[in-house]
Amino acid sequence: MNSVASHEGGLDDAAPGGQERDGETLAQKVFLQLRADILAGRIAPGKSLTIRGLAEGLGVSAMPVREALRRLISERALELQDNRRVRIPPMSIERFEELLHARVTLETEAAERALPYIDKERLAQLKQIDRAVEEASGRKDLDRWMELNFRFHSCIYEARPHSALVPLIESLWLQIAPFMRRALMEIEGHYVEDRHVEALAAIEARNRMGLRIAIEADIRDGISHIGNQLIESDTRKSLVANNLARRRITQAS
Amino acid sequence: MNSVASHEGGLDDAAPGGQERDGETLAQKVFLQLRADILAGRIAPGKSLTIRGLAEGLGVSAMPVREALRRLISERALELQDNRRVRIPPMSIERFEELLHARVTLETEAAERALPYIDKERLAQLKQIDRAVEEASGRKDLDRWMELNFRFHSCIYEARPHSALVPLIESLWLQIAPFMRRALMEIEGHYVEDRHVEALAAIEARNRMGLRIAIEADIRDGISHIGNQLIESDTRKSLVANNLARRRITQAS
DNA sequence: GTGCTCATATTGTGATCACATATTTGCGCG
DNA sequence: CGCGCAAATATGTGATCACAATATGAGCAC
Repeated sequence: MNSVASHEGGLDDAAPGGQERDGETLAQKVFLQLRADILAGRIAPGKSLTIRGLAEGLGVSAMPVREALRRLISERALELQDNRRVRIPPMSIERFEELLHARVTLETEAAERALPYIDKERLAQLKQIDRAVEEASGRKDLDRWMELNFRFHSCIYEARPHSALVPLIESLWLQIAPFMRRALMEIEGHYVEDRHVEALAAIEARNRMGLRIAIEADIRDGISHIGNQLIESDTRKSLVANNLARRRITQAS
Repeated sequence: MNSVASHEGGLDDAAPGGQERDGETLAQKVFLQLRADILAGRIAPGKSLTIRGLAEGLGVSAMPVREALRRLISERALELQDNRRVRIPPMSIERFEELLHARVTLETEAAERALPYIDKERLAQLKQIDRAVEEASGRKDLDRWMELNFRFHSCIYEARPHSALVPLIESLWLQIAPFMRRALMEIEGHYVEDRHVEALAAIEARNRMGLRIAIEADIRDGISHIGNQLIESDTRKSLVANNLARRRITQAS
């Protein structure tokens, strides 16, 4: 029941023909839905997504799903295998560390460049988001925690107008999020030191280097050191799953 | 005649039904074709691209063009306007400087991290590409020059396996290339100091900071100082074009 | 002439169909 | 019972059609 788009109702309305104009295009809705599923880690890595399957689950035709999948593929959130099938890219230690380093490089720079544009209003907004993060952390609500954590970071970087780094950072989050979610899920305590307060203090003090350090610490802490073991855990589980599947087939025959 | 896909033949073969399997999908071909057109600056900024128009020009149906456009949009090479129409995003001074800074941030880091992986063979390949760059520069072949310059940079960054920065850098090139091409076209001398030799020297000396400096200089030199005037030039031309169009319409009526 | 309104054309979006490939299932032979 | 091989199903890709919205251009009022 962890499957995506398992609900029948699908995306609200479904006029039989023509176009949707209430908000945006259907393809956009499907894209956002799948994107949220990925960011929240609701799609198991290795699970292959089929166009028709998702379309039926969401109550739409294949066309919007195709466009959404294509878009997610080009943002590297999904991977197009040789079979032409789509899946969440499997994580490897090398890829994980590359993504982490890329996040540090881009986000520290984006934060420093955004700092002069963070006004009182945005600072208040940041504090509000941080309170919500704390609250979600207390409730151990991982979905909400990840969403709010992303919002907190975005809210900093987006302060600078015309930023070219923000879309790139989003792509990195999409790539690393499914894995992070699983990582945090496995870690019992899920104890992540709150580096947000350091970041907020640096912002108030207009301390550029302090902000960089806080952001880097926030990215690295609690994640990097659990990377290896979890990837190994994932690999082991994959093998087990394969064996189970194979056995099941064998038994059925 | 600068229009894209103006040739009738289109993309080689066109079996009436079913799939293409010689190399890749038709959508992929269309994507690569449009991507090359954008990188080479063959599409004028502000020109709105229509699905049916491109499809007819390339000799394919609308479907592959739709997917290619979607992909280019999500890589920020194209922009989806409110009208649902697609165009090359107009350049502004702010956006240009943001893109330039992002390129410096990502490419210096990518270069330094790739440095340990550049072996003798790759170094030889780099020198070969640089010679070709020089040759294209001598022939004032802008298309070839831009393509080879991109190849030179990519060849450095791709030395490191699993790099997460490379796709992001490609996105930045796609965004800045149409404008760069026009910039180089307008500058009479097109005299760009060859920073490639500095980069090559730094690579041979395994000088990380030297490589960073060479890459940053290569990105900034000859481009940044012409940014402002060219953007103004573009804006002016746009206004003139609009006035002309308006006048033409007025005359016709 | 200028501005507005309405008819026509163009275009994007979504659905459906056709076909080739990939995958799974079923069957027969060892 | 295990192992190929063929039929059957599932799936991705591309083409075409229908429809709504926008853009375009003609016609009319002032």
